[in-house]
Amino acid sequence: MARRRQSVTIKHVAADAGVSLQTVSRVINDEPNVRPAMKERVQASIDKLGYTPSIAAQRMSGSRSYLIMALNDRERTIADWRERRGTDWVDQMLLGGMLTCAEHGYRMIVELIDTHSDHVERELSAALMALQPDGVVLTPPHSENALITGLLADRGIPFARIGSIAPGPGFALTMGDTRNALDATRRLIELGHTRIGMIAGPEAYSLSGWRIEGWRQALGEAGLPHEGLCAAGDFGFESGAEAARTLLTQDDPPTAIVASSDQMALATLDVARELGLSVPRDLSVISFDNTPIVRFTDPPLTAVDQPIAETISRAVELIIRARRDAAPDAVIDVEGSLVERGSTAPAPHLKGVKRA
Amino acid sequence: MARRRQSVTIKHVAADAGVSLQTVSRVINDEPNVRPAMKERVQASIDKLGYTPSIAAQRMSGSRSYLIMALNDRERTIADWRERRGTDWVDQMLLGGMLTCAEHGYRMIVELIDTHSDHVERELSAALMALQPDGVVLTPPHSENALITGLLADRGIPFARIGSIAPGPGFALTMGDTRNALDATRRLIELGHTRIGMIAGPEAYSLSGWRIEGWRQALGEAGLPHEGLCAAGDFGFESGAEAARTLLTQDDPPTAIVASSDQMALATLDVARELGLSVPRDLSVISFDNTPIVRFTDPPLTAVDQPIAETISRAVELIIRARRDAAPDAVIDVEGSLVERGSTAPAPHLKGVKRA
DNA sequence: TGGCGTCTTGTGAACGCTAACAATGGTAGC
DNA sequence: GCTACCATTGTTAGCGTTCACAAGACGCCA
Repeated sequence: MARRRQSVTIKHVAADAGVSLQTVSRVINDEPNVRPAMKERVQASIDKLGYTPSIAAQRMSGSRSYLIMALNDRERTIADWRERRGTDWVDQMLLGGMLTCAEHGYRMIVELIDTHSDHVERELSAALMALQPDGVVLTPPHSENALITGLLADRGIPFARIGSIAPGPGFALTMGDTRNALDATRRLIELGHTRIGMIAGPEAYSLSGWRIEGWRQALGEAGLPHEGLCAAGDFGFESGAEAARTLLTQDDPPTAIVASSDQMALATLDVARELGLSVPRDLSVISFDNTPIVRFTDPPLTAVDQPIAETISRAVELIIRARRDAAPDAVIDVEGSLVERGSTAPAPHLKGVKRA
Repeated sequence: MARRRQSVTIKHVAADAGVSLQTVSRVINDEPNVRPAMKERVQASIDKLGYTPSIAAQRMSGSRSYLIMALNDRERTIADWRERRGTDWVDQMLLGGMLTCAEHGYRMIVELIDTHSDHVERELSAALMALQPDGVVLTPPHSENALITGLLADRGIPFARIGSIAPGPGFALTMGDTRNALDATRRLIELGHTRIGMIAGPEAYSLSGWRIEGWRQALGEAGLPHEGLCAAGDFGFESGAEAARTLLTQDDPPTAIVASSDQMALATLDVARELGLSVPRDLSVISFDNTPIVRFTDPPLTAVDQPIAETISRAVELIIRARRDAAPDAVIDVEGSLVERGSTAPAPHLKGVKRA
């Protein structure tokens, strides 16, 4: 296989424009102190030759790599994919990040790493050496892994932690988990529900805690009980079914449930059907995520929309800007929203009252 | 911002092992003619120092970039995403490709390009210059764009065309569209249906044609009519609804429909409901794609599973291997399969017979 | 008019790695 | 025992770009 070389290099442009390499480089990087006439002349040559700098060479010479690495949990990503869970997460992440990267001439590259493995550091370190990214986006549960954040901070690589507000280095971005859970629960209270259950996510994800917090806060405001009304799953369907069964088969079962993922909410619909409960007549359900699935279920699910794409997009922007003006580490809370569909309705007893 | 350098380079390894750079390079690339003892010694240093070669440097020195570029249609990808259509396509593609890339030490990077734009060549050329990928995976409708395939062939970059069997350079991979449509239609015939409609995809996608072909062939085998039983959409929900309405409101409407995408099948379910038809009692529906959505619809959709991930995975393998042994351009047909769920049933008149 | 600072352009070296070639050592064949 | 050859290791140059520094042009103030 022939040694493949760059077809058009900075040299060709320099020759065509009759200037030095450095001058062309300056134009490419939009540096100051280039006379407008010169800039124009060089730009004309660039356009004429259809030149684009090689990011490999740019990286080599010690500047940027124009690469942003998005770190996902390997185990979970593969499991979601194998079972065709349609979490939509990679889609959203990739597109939100990719489009924003593209706007700034960057590229996003997805890397899978095992959070729980003993060699996280090794794996991450290898990925960093190989790719030399200009920044890293961490998604849960990596966002809270001190080994990872520590390593990145040490190397001085700008990074964003999605779904984390834990103090520490890097930008922290959340999607208003507490507030969203609060709003969702408040809405159910408005509808007259007094026993409102929560199917939470795994403890390892701190957003699970925030959502519980929001749920509890809403219940507290209204003087409603929360004891025995919270069960945890792992975001997946099976675990959701189990949690739903636990909640719905107790003595005084809830008439409404907030589930921490679409899959767990779907499972709740199934369990309700099994138990002869009609949704939303006998049981209201609100889920988190708002993946494409929920519009087509029976009934369509009322869901908290998690603005993943927007959040990643913001993260990418922070990272890219960090290069320039070493911005202070920021905490950003992107607004989520409640999308009401068919799985929520007034509490059963209220309807009873109405009917009577 | 300080000039960021590679922390551990081949130099450090060479020094640690007391050998030359080239020898280390040989070990990294698993080249022959390295004495086992030497290989072991160098490998020990590599492991000890946690060294990984920089792909930028590797690319610079004229060898591989260990990057494979996946080309998607920008317009369609963004539209799917904005409207949260949950096509699952990027998910599947990325994961199938990514995992296989990772197995071979490669990385996959997704690039969006407008097929219909006048500057496809320019855009593609720029992406190639910037990234210098070792191979490219083309997804529909890029797979059939002669400007793109021509450019890649000229540059000698190995590439795979997904969803295309058109003669030409590069590897061609299909997902058995004709056969899948044939099988799906045959199944409906088995169930006693005699008027079977088809909601096809846009003409620009040649897989649309293949599916129509399979459908027609099955009808032909059974001596059934196809005239007036085919309507086209653009894979999206709205267009599917329109097509379904056209088919179902004619004088002698079909009792079964094969839809070329899940979204169009979902739309068909909606239209059927509108028209007072019960699925699957009055109308059977089979869709293409088998995205995660279809398990949760009412009724769950019988669907043709398109093995996107596997296909991309195969494509990546072909590309990586092409580097080594310049394999002849191959045409590969990956098996799809029919997943039967609740949207198919015996033809209405048969049930009538049974009941009588 | 001279000296000095600023704006603009150019020159060499370096980044980390591999291709191509050179040099060494051993071994088989006669 | 000598030559030829292969296996193994080392040396040099170069990939395309930017950094650090140098040099020239220009203007400004005293």
